[in-house]
Amino acid sequence: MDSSEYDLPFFHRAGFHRRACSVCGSAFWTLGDHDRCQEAPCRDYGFLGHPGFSKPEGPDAMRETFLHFFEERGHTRVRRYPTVARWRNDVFFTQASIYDFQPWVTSGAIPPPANPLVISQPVLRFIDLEEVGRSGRHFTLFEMMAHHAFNRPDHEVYFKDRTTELCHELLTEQLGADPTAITYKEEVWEGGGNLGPSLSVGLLGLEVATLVFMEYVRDVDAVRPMPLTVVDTGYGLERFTWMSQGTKTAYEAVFGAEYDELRRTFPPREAAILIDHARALNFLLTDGVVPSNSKEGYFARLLLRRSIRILQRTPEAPDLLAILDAAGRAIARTFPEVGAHRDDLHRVVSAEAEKFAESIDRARTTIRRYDERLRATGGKVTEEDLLQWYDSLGIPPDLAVEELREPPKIPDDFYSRVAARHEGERPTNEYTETTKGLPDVATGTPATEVLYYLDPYTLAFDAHVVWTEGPYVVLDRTYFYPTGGGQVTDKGHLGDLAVVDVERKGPWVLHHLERPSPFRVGERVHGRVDGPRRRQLMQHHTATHLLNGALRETLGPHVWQAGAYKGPESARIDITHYKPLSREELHRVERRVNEIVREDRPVKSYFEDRNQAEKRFGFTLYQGGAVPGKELRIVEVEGFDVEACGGTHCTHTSEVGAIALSDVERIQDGIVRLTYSSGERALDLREEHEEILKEASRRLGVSVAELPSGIDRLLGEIEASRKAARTRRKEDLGATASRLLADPSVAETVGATMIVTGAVDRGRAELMELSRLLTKEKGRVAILAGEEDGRGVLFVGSTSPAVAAADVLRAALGEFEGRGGGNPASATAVGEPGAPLAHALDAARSAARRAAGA
RNA sequence: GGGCACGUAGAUCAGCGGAAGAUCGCUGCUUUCGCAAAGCAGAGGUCGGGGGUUCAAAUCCCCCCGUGUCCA
Repeated sequence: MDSSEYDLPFFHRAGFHRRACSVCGSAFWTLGDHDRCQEAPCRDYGFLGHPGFSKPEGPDAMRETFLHFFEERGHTRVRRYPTVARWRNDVFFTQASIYDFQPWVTSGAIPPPANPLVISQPVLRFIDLEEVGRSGRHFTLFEMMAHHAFNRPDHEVYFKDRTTELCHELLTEQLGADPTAITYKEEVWEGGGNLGPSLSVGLLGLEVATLVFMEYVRDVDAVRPMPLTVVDTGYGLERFTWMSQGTKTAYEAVFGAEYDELRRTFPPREAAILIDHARALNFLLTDGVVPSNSKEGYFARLLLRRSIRILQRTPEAPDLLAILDAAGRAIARTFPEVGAHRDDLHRVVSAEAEKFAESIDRARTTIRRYDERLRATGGKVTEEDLLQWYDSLGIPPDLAVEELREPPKIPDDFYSRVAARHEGERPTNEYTETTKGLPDVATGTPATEVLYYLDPYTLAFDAHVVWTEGPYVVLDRTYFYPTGGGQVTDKGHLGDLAVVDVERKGPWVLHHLERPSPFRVGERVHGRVDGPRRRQLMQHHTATHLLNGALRETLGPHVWQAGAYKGPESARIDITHYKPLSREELHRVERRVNEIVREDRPVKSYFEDRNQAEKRFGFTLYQGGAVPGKELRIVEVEGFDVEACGGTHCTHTSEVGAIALSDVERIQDGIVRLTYSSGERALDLREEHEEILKEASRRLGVSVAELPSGIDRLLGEIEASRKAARTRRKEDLGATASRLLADPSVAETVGATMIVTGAVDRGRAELMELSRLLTKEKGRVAILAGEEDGRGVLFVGSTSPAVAAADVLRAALGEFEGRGGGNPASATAVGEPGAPLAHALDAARSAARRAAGA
């Protein structure tokens, strides 16, 4: 990055000078006389015991100070976004305030909710998990305070100069930091294909803020300026609070009384971990994460299980729920939604605690058994075993050590060795462009006016072609709904040509025709949307909202939509839930949702200012994933369910007709999928099921009502006949056995051994059974010849200690080109097709006689 | 999303190429006025499903399904 990028007029106006850090070598700007930048590790903390700000403040006051400062300077305050970044598929969590506005706002597709804006966004960074409680300043969840400005060529808000000036004014005039104590270090920021200069703000050894200026796009071969530049700042609320108080660690300053309370029972590190995790969990669970074994759920599980282990190791430890509640109450002062559903949160946490207890129980028996076996063989449990147990069974190493008689030492680098085991695994979580494969629409093409939003019933319309290429057509206005929000595309016709697909790209709707477009730009075309298809899609979409509402009502507010699909045949919704749905719960959901259908409630779709809508309806609006615009399209089922949604909906619930659940499955830990249909399809489905029932009852010859008992009877009969067949075969074999034993030409006694030699017309499995019967008593040898698939089979069974079956068999192999083997108790061989067994039997008998000591 | 482990009797698991096992639970008998307990006897298994290798597969290989767990 060219050094002129950092040469701001503000620095010159205010009298800054540029230096190079004698430790890290980076260039920085300062008013003071520093030979190094004022951040760790280049210098030590200088504020412990000597706060760097003039007034000590807790996090609530500090946040308010920050937000208010920027509000007074023309910024609009924006509420936090969820900590789970459902609107992105490349990350699980909101890891910075700018994530709220990626990709749509930063790409220019959608205007920001306000410009400039100020926000305090709770963000999660699991990278720092191991550092929590150790460094004194790391958190898994922290609040990133930020002011953002989005500059378009025609509308410049502010950029580097003003940003830096605001930051400096905040630190010095508002918070009372010594102006000469601050350094602005020059850095380069790069991420998501964008890059730009950034300034890292150091004060008394602490990096308190980063000012990032997204300015360029990195292409394959070059760096180009972005059409839209973005001011992306990040001020750590926790660090500001800490700076203002100068306590020993950030935890004391940030968590105050809750931390002190835990310190009465726990050492500093454990106390910090517990309160940090409790805070992160409150946000995660409130925002709809259910603990599970993959994706975002795993992080919730990790935090919970880490906390539980600490509590288990500590005598007289407080209850986990009590710690969560204390943290939750503190958060709720600012974010009331976090405190709103304690009971439900308790249920989710308790369910997870139970699962963990079960897992630990299993672990204990596994370890004990393994230990015993090893002790019997003189082996010892190794470090490698500990790693393997943790990785594949989830056994914490400290727990394993508790259970073992001679435990190995837990290696200091245990967790990095676990990580090493996972090296080379390539997660495929790349951000996938949904508009991939679509052609680029010429810049300057007017945006498509989308008419389906407010009027889903009009299906025929006239419009003008504003752009076209190959089979793609963009119109100035359209009623065609493009694939999106889980609802599949409309179909229909433009003129005489079929529309096979409709997709949205930025501000345009692209109609994909069956053939290259014959239309010219400016031409007027007539559009017709396939009515029955659209109607079914609408019914399925509205049904999805109703079901989501009914599920939340029935199962609890931890239920969030984790995915959905609305097709013309059926629809499905994936919800977060911590256990399988019982039949009774399903029944209740289905009844409730159809009750709502019958009540014929109005379904209203309208646009509303984002902040206002959030205030009225809360965070659960974002079931399908937040669209970060200034205005939200709200779909409101009166008195029942409200969601931000771009889909086409019925205007009254009765239009949905009926909702029939057809399938429920657990698609992954913590996620349940319900499949259903509504309207015509629901009726079709019911008819189909009825037909199946009738057909089944006809075939079984009983009434529909008697089907279950009829099936039971049938199953009973099958079982009985199977048993009878088995008994008959046994009797048969028993008779054969008696016959053989009674025949002096086949049964002979040699010393203490009785040898039975015979040929029967049976296969391998039956020879074995027969041998079993013949050698029930000790000291017997059975040599049996049979046939299977045209090949001779020779079976030898022995309960005589003197006669080894395998030896006997081996002596006979050559006589019938047999291949096989066995052990002292039993041996089998199969010969080539057509090879006679007579000689083999003789050979085997001779061998058995010899072994028996004749 | 990926790695690893695990699916065997109603339950918990052992067996890891040669004749499907243990413990608890269940049924019956003995003992008892009866119960518990004990002893004896017995029932209960397509060894998750499907392919392959082999004379022979619960066991080895491949694919699927399910569960657990770790990592992102």
